[in-house]
Amino acid sequence: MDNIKDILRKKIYNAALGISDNIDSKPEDIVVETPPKPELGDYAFPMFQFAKALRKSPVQIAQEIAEILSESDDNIYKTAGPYINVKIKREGVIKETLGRVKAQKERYGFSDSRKGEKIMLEFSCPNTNKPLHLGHLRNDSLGESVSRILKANGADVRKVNLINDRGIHICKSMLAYRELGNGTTPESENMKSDHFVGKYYVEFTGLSRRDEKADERAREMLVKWENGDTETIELWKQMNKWTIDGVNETYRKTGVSFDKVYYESETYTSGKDEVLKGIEKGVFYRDDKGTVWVDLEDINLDKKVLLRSDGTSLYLTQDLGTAIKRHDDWPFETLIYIVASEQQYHFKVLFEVLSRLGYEWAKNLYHLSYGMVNLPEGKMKSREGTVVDADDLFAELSSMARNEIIDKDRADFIEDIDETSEKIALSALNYYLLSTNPTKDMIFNPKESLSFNGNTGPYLQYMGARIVSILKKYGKSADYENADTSLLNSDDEWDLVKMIGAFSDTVEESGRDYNPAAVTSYTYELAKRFSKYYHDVQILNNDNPDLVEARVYLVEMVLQVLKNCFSLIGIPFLEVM
RNA sequence: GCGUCCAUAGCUCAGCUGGAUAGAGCAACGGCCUUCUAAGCCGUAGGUCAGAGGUUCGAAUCCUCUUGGACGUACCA
Repeated sequence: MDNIKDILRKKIYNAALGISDNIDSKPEDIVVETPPKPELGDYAFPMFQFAKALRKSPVQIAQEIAEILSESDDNIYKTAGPYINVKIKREGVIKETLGRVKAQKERYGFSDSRKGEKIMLEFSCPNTNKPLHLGHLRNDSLGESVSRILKANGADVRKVNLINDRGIHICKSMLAYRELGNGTTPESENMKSDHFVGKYYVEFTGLSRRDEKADERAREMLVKWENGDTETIELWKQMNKWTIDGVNETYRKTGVSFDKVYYESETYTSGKDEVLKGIEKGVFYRDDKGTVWVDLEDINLDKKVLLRSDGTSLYLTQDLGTAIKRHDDWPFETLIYIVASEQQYHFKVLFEVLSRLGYEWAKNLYHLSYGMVNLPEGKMKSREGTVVDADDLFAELSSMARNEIIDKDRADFIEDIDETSEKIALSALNYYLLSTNPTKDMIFNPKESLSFNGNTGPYLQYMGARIVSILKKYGKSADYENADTSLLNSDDEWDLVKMIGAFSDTVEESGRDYNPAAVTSYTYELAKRFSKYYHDVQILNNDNPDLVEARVYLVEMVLQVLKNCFSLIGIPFLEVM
């Protein structure tokens, strides 16, 4: 499935071979770019890379190759110094490109370049003592999007979650509820159940300030939990259910789902056996207090504890066990952990330890580390109450979207205003979170994300809705077979077709880098070009019905590509907004 | 101290494995709604790509150093 760029690469490569067979590079290594001014051509090929092999100046090479290609080809090859600028004979390319979108529909731009590759992604990983916050939203957004992008590259993808449902922090909310809850429930208080639990986690802070024994009681509770004390387990089950029900509700609203959910309470002991095996293998050692260590000082990672002197396990031990269990459950080639950058050190250690234990697949573990989400005022701190709650933010976005709909007098056109508002909110959120490179810390400006103007998710949805509106007015599909695409001879139309043709490159690049930002940029660019086209050209109002037919065809295909983009970056498609 | 990451327009961010004059959005200023949704379109202004070296025909991009910032360096997760 060669696109124009690949075809041109091969042509230039063959022409270079015609000059000399001394070339060791491959056609796909040839650099393609866009000329700085559109009138120069559609694609540009710098000839510097051949200079050494051909022992000629790039300027001379450009001239020779352009000459060779001009003789045998419809495209126009012109040189500008060391560059060959190619002006494509548009007609055939337009017909072929639109035809391909038509044929492949919702698969257009997707490939099988990673066919058969089993990739597991872990993301989200909430605690059961409080609801999700803005950091989780970035995590979930990335997890969903990267999963879809990898699928679009043909991979077999499995999304997994790990619920942190045990530990001292869980006991704190349990204790506060037991002592201050008075038997209230989310229902009796009319609160979303995870927020209800979160309230008691916050109240624990006050409790421990008033009562210095509170921390001790929380620790006692953890011991009881570990010993299977019935009453404690019952309370734990109840509060976990509340939190998980609430979190699932948030997942549902934000379009997040998993193929498999792991619970830390079920896996937290699972690494212990591995550690004991590791001692036998000499990978780990036990000190005189009984603590088990791994020494990674040779690679500058210090010494780490794997089992406490009392025999209990740690975060690292658990993750060790969980990784092995996962590989047993579903033998992946690659496991991607989508976890905040603050845990880079942890994952380096984890991967190294698994590798030393002799697991072949350890070399394919990958920590997709993403930066902190901060507010314009500074860091989010739970103690200072500056954490942005996921549900609150989403509700605020939805309400803003709703107001926008009403202000613009669009309410009468929309069937379900609540549903539409939420879909607009989701696109604003996902687009905002995904358009920044994951490795970077980012500043989330709630006000700006709510504006819906400019380079945003709602803008993209708006373009989609306008296309639908045109197509509805036209009343029927284009006659794909007979449409005369040669009538699409304006530069705006050509720009759209070129853009459509480049989509598969974006999907592949984005998958290779685990970075949805490539797709968000592409989508915006495509929408913007359509917007200009829409503004400049009356698509349906033209004396020539054949031209209208061809344009409708083009616009339908632009819509298809937009939809395909949307599906990769969590933007709900709206017929009307 | 050591490790990892980051630094591009007033603000928030793009910039593909190095390639021609560094791009968007917001904010500012100026145009455009009897015509397919103005959540829009067009234009003006705004940059020593933190700084200094180096590699290269060519560096925002790769390497080194410096400065500034974030995170980590727990028998927490």
